[in-house]
Amino acid sequence: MKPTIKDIANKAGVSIATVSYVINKTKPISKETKNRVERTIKSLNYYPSKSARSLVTGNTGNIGFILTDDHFLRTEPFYTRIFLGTEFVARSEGYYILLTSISPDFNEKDILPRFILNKSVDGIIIAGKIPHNLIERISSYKLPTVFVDYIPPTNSYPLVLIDNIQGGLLATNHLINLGHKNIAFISGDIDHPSFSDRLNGYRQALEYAKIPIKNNLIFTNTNYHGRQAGFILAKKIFTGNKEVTAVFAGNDAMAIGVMHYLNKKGYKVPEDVSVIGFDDIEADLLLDPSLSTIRVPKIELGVEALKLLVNTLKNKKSLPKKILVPVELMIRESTSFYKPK
Amino acid sequence: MKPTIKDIANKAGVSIATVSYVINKTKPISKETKNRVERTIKSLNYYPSKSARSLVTGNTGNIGFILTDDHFLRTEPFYTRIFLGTEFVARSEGYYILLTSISPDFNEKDILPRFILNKSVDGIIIAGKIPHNLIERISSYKLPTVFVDYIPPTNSYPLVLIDNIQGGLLATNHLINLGHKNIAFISGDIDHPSFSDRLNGYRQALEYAKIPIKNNLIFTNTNYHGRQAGFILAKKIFTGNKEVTAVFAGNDAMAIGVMHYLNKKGYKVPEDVSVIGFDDIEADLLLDPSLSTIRVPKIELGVEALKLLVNTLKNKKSLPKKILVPVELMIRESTSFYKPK
DNA sequence: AAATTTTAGTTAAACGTTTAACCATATTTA
DNA sequence: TAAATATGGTTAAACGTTTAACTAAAATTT
Repeated sequence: MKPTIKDIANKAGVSIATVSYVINKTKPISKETKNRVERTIKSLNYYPSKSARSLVTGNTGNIGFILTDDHFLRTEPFYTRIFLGTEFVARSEGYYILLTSISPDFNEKDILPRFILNKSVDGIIIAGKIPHNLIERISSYKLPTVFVDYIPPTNSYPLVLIDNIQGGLLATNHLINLGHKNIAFISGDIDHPSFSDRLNGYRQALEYAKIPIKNNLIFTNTNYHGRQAGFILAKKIFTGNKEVTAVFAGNDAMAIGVMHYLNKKGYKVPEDVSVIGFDDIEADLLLDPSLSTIRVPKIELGVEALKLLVNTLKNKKSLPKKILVPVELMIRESTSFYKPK
Repeated sequence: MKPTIKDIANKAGVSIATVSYVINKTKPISKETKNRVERTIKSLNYYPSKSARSLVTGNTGNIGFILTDDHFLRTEPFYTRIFLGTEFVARSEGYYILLTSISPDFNEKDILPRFILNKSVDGIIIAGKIPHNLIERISSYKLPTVFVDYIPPTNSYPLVLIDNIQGGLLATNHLINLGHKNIAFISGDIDHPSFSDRLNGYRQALEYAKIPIKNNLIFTNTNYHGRQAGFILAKKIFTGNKEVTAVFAGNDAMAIGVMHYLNKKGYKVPEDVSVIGFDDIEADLLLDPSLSTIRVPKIELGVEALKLLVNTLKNKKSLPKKILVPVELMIRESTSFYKPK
């Protein structure tokens, strides 16, 4: 049978309180008894019961991770990698992550995640966009919460975000440095802060390089942001404007759509047109040519989020903080020097 | 403050035992009091404390999920999708999954996953290959365990496996039906049961179709099984043998390597050569042409594993069982009719 | 009608910790 | 030297459940 604190106390000839104090280092204990207790703990292979501990302290040692079903099921491992990041830190900090996904159209009648209702988490990570009413209902439980890759309407939460502006700048600068002047930008719904920030980066880079910004090279009028949308927008670009030699797509999926279009129409990438994406969905090695892109350090996002949360948990309070995780330019095969025709 | 069972008992005018019996339906209670109790539970928004419950019952309501670091970090969402599958069932069955990854060269001195040591799981899912010594050490804890996508050395465990032979058959039959006769097979280390089973399927299909099996069309002499290995083996195939019009690759990554080679050498896929893979890594839509393959239902694997485990947990015992999850032929763009040159 | 069984409920112990309150003994301070 | 403080430990209550053992009343059997 699994040994309890009582077994340790008996064998070591002390009270269970003493054992507890030794384990938690929460009261001074003489070196002698401390050693004795520690030895018997080792010898009996004793580990404290988590439930008993939780019951009395009120802490669970668990952290909840919430995201929507569609993000949960996404093929590209974006949110799963954020999850991995949290998992790593959680493990080293002695926490477990309880993951749950919820419907993107979570409504008043839906039931809250179980781990909130029966208080089996000490804090919450929310990854990606989730319904407002859920945020409100969760907030009434007063659990420390950190948002990753999403800015909630109530801006009093700690946030961990991608530096999208910087990413837009890096991507555009890369193309400019290669000699391109007619650079198209495409993205999905521009109301999404990720896309608008990436576009801002694009604008800043052009301004800085003193290249005029042409609005007819900016395509953001779609609600979709997948491969197909990229394909369609590429068609618009290249039927309307013969000058474009480079495309900066708001994400990799769209960039791939652009490449498919170009391939179909006989354009060579990167010889005729350079293409750069955003995200680094890590499928790049499957592509031929491989895709230059802005790498978003997904695991890092998770790591930072969990660090922030654990910090709050241990210090009992911490100011709302915003962490901007830097991105990185990945130069691969889909971008190259501008060659005049 | 969070209400306790005592609050419910007081407000409903019964003993706490009665409340417990109502909640757990573990003793007959009159309809009248049952209703009263249930109403006050609702009205106070009461949920039983998990720790208190665990402490007395000895059950945790958690299930451990173990895989190796390399599988955990793999870009293609293979094991993460298995995890998702377990998560879905777990949630609906009232369990939480505690995930942990371990080093692929876990040794005697390494410490076991925390959730095993402090008994915070009721059962374990092991996904993919893990070190033998870990299996042995875990087994001493007598926790119900289910293996997914891996056959452990001690074959007394419930297993959930992919039907690889069937997959090999389906893939090869597909090519045969398209009129191909010179079909190459490539894979990584043939000692891995997945690959050898897929090869067996290949053999069976050819035999059945009365097509002679040529050993010089079978390439399994590599320890690697990635895109690069596919590329290299393709080179071997197409420099040595001009008759080959179709390739069955043991996994998608290798199939993609083959396609890259063919593309580079000016062969057209599928016009000149048909290529089929195995796994369905779901990145297929990024490929042009998209890859025909054998779809492995990853989520399903997780679902079945967890169902098996929960079953064992609830019935306290269940015979070691082996579940073979069927695969599915996905016909996409990389395979087409054989055309004589 | 008496004896037995069933039903519906209560009481109290137990699960394995943490921690406030207490108590010696040894050490320091005045 | 007496009083105050520090050190190292113990005792016992508390956390919120489940459940075995018990009881009283109602229903059934003989």
